[in-house]
Amino acid sequence: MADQKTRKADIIAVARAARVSASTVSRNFNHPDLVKASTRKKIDAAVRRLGYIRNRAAQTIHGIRSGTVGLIVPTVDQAIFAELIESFSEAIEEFGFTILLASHGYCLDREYALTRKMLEHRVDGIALIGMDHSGDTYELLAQQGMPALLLWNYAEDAPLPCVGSDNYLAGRLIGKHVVGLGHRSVAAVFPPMAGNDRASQRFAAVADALASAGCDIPEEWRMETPYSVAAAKSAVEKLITSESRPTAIICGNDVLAWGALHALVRHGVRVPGEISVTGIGDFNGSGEFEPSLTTVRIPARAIGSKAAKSIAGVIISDERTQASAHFPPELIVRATCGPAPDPWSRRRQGLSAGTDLLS
Amino acid sequence: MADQKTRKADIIAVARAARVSASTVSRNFNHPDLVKASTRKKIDAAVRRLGYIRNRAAQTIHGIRSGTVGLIVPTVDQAIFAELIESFSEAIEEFGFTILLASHGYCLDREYALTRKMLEHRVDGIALIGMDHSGDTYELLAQQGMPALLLWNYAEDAPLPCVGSDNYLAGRLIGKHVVGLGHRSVAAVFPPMAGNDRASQRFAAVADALASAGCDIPEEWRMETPYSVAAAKSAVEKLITSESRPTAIICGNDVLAWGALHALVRHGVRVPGEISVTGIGDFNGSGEFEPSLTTVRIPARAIGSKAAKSIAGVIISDERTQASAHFPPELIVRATCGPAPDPWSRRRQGLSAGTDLLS
DNA sequence: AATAGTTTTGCAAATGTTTTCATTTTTTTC
DNA sequence: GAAAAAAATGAAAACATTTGCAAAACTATT
Repeated sequence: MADQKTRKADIIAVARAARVSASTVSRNFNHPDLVKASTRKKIDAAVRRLGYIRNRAAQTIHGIRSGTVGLIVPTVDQAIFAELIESFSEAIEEFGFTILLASHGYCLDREYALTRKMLEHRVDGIALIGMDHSGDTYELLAQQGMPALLLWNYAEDAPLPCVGSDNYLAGRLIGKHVVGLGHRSVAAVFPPMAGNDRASQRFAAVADALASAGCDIPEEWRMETPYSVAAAKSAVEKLITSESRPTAIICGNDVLAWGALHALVRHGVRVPGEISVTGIGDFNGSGEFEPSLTTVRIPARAIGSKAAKSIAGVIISDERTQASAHFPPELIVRATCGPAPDPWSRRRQGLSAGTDLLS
Repeated sequence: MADQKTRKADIIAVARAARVSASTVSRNFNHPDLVKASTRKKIDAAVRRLGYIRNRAAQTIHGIRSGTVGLIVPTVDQAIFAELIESFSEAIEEFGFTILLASHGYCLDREYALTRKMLEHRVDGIALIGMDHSGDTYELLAQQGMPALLLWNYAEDAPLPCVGSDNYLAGRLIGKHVVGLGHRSVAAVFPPMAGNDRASQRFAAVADALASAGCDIPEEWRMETPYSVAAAKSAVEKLITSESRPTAIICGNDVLAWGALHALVRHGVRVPGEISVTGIGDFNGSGEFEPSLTTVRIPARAIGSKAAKSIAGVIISDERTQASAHFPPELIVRATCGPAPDPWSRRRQGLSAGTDLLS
């Protein structure tokens, strides 16, 4: 077996085997048109025979790009990020880059550490999720002159170029829709907002939309639950078995909405007859739910793939002007959110009409 | 600003700034106990002042580990792989490794190319999903002496160490359960089996379990659908609006089962009264579904984290004996799968009793 | 204060490539 | 068939580190 000699197959071993110099072997890889056809053959044969594999680390220290892009996410384990990662990865691969992936679990200090690590690995660019990052992280990126991109969120005044959706807008879209259907007793089920600017912007927008209709979300109807169907379901079960019920439940994202829907089905509450439900995200499957979920679409795939193109562009063409891109969220009206039941019929059902009548 | 000089901050610049030699700076990072406290201070200060970041590429060419592990998956965009990736990433990070991630979209040739690329990047180890890989890939890994691991699946006779569940067993578990409840008219909704050994093993097992009860899945009840709620839903809608109906639908995974469930709800079919449904995987949310899904649990998180530990162990301690680990699948009986309705009552409902009566 | 022992440090070689420049080989042109 | 031009190749420096070895600087011991 040639395998034995293989252990150290470097470019010099190949050169020796092909009876040429290392330079020629190198050229054969990087500028094949500069080497004679017959030599090319010899070299290719030697490469195959020795099982030689180029060492990108050795290239990288010449200032040649490493061919990697760092992607730092809060967590992979979320329907929506998975879609984002997939499309980003697919698109960035077309440019020959490979992803260096890390997740920080919503901890900004860990995010900083991970960013540093990516820098040590000499990634050619870095993408972060959202705009909420520690000052140190921003500083580090700037100081190292690293092409960087904020993914998923969009804001005009972002400290770095960003590709994503305006989450405040998304929240407003759904808030106005709910209000427009006459709902005044509204509950909110949201993921923890700490270190999660998406969630907090959405919530703020929903609250604002309600406020402009003269109502607000009472404290006991603001549920902050972990990101999971199970958590949302039990939160909503608690909600609807209590004294007074809202006429609508606005969820911070579709997964939580699924949980809410299951809770309502379980307790025989008609949706949207008695209670309406909305999500945000339009995840895979939300349209097929029975009843299908009214939500706001945030085009994860489009964002991921545009972001990849954008950052690859900066890396490859060295242009310093990286443009942001906004993918506006879009209201998707489906079946889970209908007009608020009029207080009359609600009273007949023996239900409280909600705080709006009391205040 | 020091930023200007920073552009090229290498170890020599730091050495100069701290008035020591490059060797000392290097030692300061790698064997801090070998350098005098006062010198350490000077160096640390210089490092901070210049914003120096170590270059792992330069270390790597000394045979020092790159600190990266390749993870090659068919797709990220699947509830279950996301969970796997997350736990793998979390666990491997504890050992100081970073993940180099790539997805091949169920194309084994692309998988080979990606493996090569990882090798170029000098990853310290590689994990692949499943056991279905091209011969070239296996050969490459062996020839390069790369620590490698098969993730997700388990088989005694695997060509590489593996950490995962026996998917045939998973299929048999659910098949026997369904048969045990008296079902003889069974449909199957599975993802495409090409290049997906998990799916095909599960299907084979289900078919075998049915066969051992003397029945089989008729051609027109074998639905192969893309991996999505939408596809499964429409497949099942077609299924139940046709002439004869099965009494149970066995789905290749939970996502497809969700789709099936939605289809049945939509058409007012009682689950499990009229038709039972099962999944495989026990994804997040399956237990909260209404009715809650009977399925087979495959412990993604446990697998991911064990795999990470296993491969990190091989890399770090250079032991050549990497043990496989089996996480047996576990039947989770919930609410979607009940006893088969007896033909009598079914006939009263004006439904076909299914092929079992005809054959 | 001299010696031996210990702790720190620096020098230089090594790592696996790429690239510039010079040299050699081949081809073209007259 | 010689000169000129073009194409192909090789030698050596460069890239950012680490490390073995030897020299230098301290400490402890007498």
